[in-house]
Amino acid sequence: MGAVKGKRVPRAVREQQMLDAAVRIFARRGYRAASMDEIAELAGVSKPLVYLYLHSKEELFTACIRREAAALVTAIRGAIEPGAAADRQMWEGLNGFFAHTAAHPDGWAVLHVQARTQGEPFALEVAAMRAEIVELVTRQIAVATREAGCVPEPAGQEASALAEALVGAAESLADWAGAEGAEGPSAKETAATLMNFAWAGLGNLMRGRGWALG
Amino acid sequence: MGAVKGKRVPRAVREQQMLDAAVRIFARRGYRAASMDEIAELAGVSKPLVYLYLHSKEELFTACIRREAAALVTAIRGAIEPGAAADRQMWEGLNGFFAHTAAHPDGWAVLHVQARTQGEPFALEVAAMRAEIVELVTRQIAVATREAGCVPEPAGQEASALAEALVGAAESLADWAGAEGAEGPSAKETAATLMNFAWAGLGNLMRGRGWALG
Amino acid sequence: MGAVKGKRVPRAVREQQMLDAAVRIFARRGYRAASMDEIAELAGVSKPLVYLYLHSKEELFTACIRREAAALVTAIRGAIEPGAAADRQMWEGLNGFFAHTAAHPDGWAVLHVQARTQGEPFALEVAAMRAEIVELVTRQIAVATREAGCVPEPAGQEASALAEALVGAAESLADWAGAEGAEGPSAKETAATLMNFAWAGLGNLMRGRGWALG
Amino acid sequence: MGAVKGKRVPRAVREQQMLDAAVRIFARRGYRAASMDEIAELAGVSKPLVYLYLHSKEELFTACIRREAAALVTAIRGAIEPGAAADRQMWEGLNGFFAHTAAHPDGWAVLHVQARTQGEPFALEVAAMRAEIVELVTRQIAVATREAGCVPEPAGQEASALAEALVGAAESLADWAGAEGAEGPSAKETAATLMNFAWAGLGNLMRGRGWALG
DNA sequence: CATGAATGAGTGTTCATTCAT
DNA sequence: CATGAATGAACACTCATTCAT
Repeated sequence: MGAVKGKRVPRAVREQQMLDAAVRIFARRGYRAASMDEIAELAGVSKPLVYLYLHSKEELFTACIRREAAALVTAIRGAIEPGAAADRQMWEGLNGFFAHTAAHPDGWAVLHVQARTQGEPFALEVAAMRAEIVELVTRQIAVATREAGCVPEPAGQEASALAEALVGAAESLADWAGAEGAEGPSAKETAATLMNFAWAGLGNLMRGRGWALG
Repeated sequence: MGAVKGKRVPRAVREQQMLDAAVRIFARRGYRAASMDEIAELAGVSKPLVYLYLHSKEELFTACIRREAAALVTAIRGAIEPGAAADRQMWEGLNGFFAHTAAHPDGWAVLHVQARTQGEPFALEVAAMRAEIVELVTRQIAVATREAGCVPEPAGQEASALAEALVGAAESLADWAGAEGAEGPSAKETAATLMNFAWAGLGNLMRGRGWALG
Repeated sequence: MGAVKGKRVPRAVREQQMLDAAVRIFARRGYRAASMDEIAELAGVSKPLVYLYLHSKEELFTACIRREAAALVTAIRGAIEPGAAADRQMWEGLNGFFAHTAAHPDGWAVLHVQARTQGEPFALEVAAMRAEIVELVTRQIAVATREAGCVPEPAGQEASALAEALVGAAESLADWAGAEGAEGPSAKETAATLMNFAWAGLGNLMRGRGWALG
Repeated sequence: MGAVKGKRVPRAVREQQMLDAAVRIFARRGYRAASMDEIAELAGVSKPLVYLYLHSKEELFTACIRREAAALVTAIRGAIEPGAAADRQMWEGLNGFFAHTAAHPDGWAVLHVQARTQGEPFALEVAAMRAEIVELVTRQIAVATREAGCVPEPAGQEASALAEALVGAAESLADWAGAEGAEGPSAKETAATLMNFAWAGLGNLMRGRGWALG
């Protein structure tokens, strides 16, 4: 797959090839069903080399999770223009998120689908990344309400719950957008849908109004 | 697990005991990591009997998915009062959903966490159930907008997207509510949170207003 | 090798067949070089069955050591006539020892050659058996000196050292007798040689006389 | 291990460093469990260099056995004063043996414990050395009996058997002395114990008296 | 029906060994 | 010489599955 077999290649490069292959196999088969043989073959190397560099299936999976998590967070942060207005920043972040997950569906599957189902050590790895994103969103919401001059400012707990719901919704939408066969909605469309949705909830939050059992 | 060993028990009952055990093990270990030995032991029967009734691990897992999916859909439908107003029905449905997932965390884990990660055949099984629920919600949204006298009525696609987002958000919230250690939010609280959130989005949809890139 | 392959055989019997095979392979190849595949094949069963009954290579080896140790101790004790004179008992014990090691060279190799070289857990197992035999011999020496009216009786430490040397010499002679290609000395001859040798040392011990740097 | 990394070092020296490391690792881990990686690392050289000089694990082990065997024989021969009386020579030889094994426990372990358990080729290597020592002792015994004016001289077979037993006892005592945790008996004490023991047997041999089934 | 006996096919992992640079 | 890159072959161990009793 790309690399010509047998070529001498520096370790750093080979490691990335192995991680590429591993992410793809783990995403498609799941952690348990993925076989080191298949990963090695797809990476174009022998199995012992995979063990020499990545030490074990567990460490290999962890390395995949870490790499993909870092890439996703970097993509989101990189999409946000620091000086912009809060709503603009939220839109940019969502856009970056959906663009990245759409461009790297296997990485997203490893993070959101596979890692969370394979026991604490892996799930915690993803939970750490998720917590980082939720915190980022929480801060944006706080800024947004302040900018909008909301009085009194919503409690931190409310902003946190809203952020949690927003991230959850984004995750589900990423799955949804990625699952389509031929041509799913573009990242921008998906981001717009969610932004539309979220902004209203945010507005209600600010105005303290919501749906009530009529 | 309940059944006294050695007792003659009708097939239908035995099968349910096996499915109970299987759901529990599959939920906790995942499909691949679950062992037929452990399931048979937990069910209090011999392994060959499991094979006699359920034929294979794959069919056993499929049977678990079908049973839990049916139970969930039944719970949701059963919670909805047919004659009520659309918003009331949505609230009841959400409430039923969160109450059921909270009461049957293993079943929910099998459906939402395990089945989706183990390849097409299982994922499709769940997708079918999910499609049924999304369709149900889509219809409720359509009715709600009509009842509210919204002119022009939103296109089907918009209602569908909204339903999809709502279901996705509900799924994420069910995970979130279930993951809490000591005492997560009650089903009613969770349902209220989401209803609050969704109703606003629905309102915007009806008024054709949303957030726009300023 | 004896058992017809494929036959249903009760567990206890199969376990002995497996231990027979394992003792043979471990004796010839050593612990590390022995392969479970080879053992299973020689036992006429599949590898999983070996694991089902004996759990792991380590436990299998331990089981071999225990069985052979117990057999050896039983052989020695069984050869000794309880009421006889001390020297007679010593002769009988030696005779039993050499007869058993000659009749079961693989078992002896497992105990004396292989088990002691494969790390503490195994070596300790053998050390326990050896301690039992040394203690038995020590008691016999004490009785022998008493019967001979030796005054003053030798200290326990001296009897213990003599027993240790005697056992060591016996072990070496067992190796020697067993190593011969065609026709080594008979157990009786070997026992006589050592008895001859030991009795003199014992005599010196009793008389307090020994060789001294002239 | 001593050598500063990177220094150009003549082949003969490097080989000795490798053998030092190999003896240590083989003694502690056994032949199969020892890894070439660990040996190379302990020797402070790269693995290919080990292969360049020693060709294979098997040859490396053989080289260890030969070096340690030669050292032991040299130590024994060097301890014996050629012109001395036979009993004196025996005492010196034993003393040299116990002193050497105590000073080089790893070398002794390789010879007596590891080499004998790893199949014919290695065991034969040790057997050759052992035969040399047994022959040396046999000659000393013959001389001793002649010096003592024993008539008739014992048959060669008897002297040979006595030598064999003496060597076996010495080997066992070397293990025993080496196995002690804190402070085992000194080489001289050990040699004295065995000499004491042996001299008596020798005396009996000369006088044709022994223990007989009463 | 229930069960103990049994296995084919595969898994993750290791290691001695080679070769281009 | 020294080293990082690379692998063929094997090994311990597991599991879903079957069948005779």
